[in-house]
Amino acid sequence: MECFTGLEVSPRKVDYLKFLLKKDETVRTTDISSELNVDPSTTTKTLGDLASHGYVDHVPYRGVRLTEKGKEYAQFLIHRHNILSLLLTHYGLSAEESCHEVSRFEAYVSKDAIEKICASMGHPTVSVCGKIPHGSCKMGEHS
Amino acid sequence: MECFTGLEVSPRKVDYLKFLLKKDETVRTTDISSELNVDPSTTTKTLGDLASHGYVDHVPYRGVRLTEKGKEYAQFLIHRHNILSLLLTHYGLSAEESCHEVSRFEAYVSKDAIEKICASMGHPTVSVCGKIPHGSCKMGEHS
DNA sequence: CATAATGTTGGAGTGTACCCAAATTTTTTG
DNA sequence: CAAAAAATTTGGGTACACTCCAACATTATG
Repeated sequence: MECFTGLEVSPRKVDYLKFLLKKDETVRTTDISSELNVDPSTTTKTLGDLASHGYVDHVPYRGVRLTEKGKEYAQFLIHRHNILSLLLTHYGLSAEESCHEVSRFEAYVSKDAIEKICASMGHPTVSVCGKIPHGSCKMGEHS
Repeated sequence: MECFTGLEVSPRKVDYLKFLLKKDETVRTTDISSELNVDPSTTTKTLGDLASHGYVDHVPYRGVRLTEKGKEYAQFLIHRHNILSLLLTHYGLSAEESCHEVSRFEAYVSKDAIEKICASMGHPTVSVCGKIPHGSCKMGEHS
């Protein structure tokens, strides 16, 4: 699979996908809505969009979950976020600032670039090296 | 002055402002349109928008030019582009790739972050250090 | 000064993102 | 287990960014 550029999902949808991966199970519309601070109807519509592109399986009134494709994609999204955040912490930004800054533009950085940056950094085990504490990269903080 | 976050201008408008600074004189609608590959009417409308925010002075049928505020802002835009491009070249991306990649997300990187990155890099004289050849950062290539 | 070139207006379309009110479905509970 | 409560979806709108086309206005030029 893994045939994507990393630019196929809009900024906001990235948030949905990341949240869904974090939950790793069937999630309810309300959970997403309160996490992302949007009206439930907005969530329903966005979910329909993600579903139409094969990222999630959405059973009306019952819940959503990532498809295999969605899971793979979401993993890339998290990885991209982590790599970019780590990168910025090397340039004088705190973990929090990096995380916040990155969440604003990450959706526009290609998988290609991320792979090169990641390789150049020696494929850091970001969430293990401690450079980007989990706590500072929790989702939902970037609203 | 310099009281801006760097996030006030949308991606596309950044292109207009950068082009206007490059020209550094009264520019015609057609010049902009052919540079950015958009219909002249699109240019006219975008110019109206930039003018309403004080970045340019637009005299209908006669031309546009940056205001002092616009010039200052555009200088930041160029600086941001250069700093970010330079940064990416440090991570395995070629000058061309960096330039192209950066043009996709630069509009979402704050002045604050740029200042920190720039300081952390020792305030490089980007266009002089040769790391980002002028030729590879010409505007209009990012379409 | 008439025609060509240039520029602007008005109208319209796409895509993203969002909300509200009303209708529907599921869940709870008396 | 039916009625009320909670959750979800639909339908209808708003708003912003960006864009094009056709028609109209202005400016430049032969």
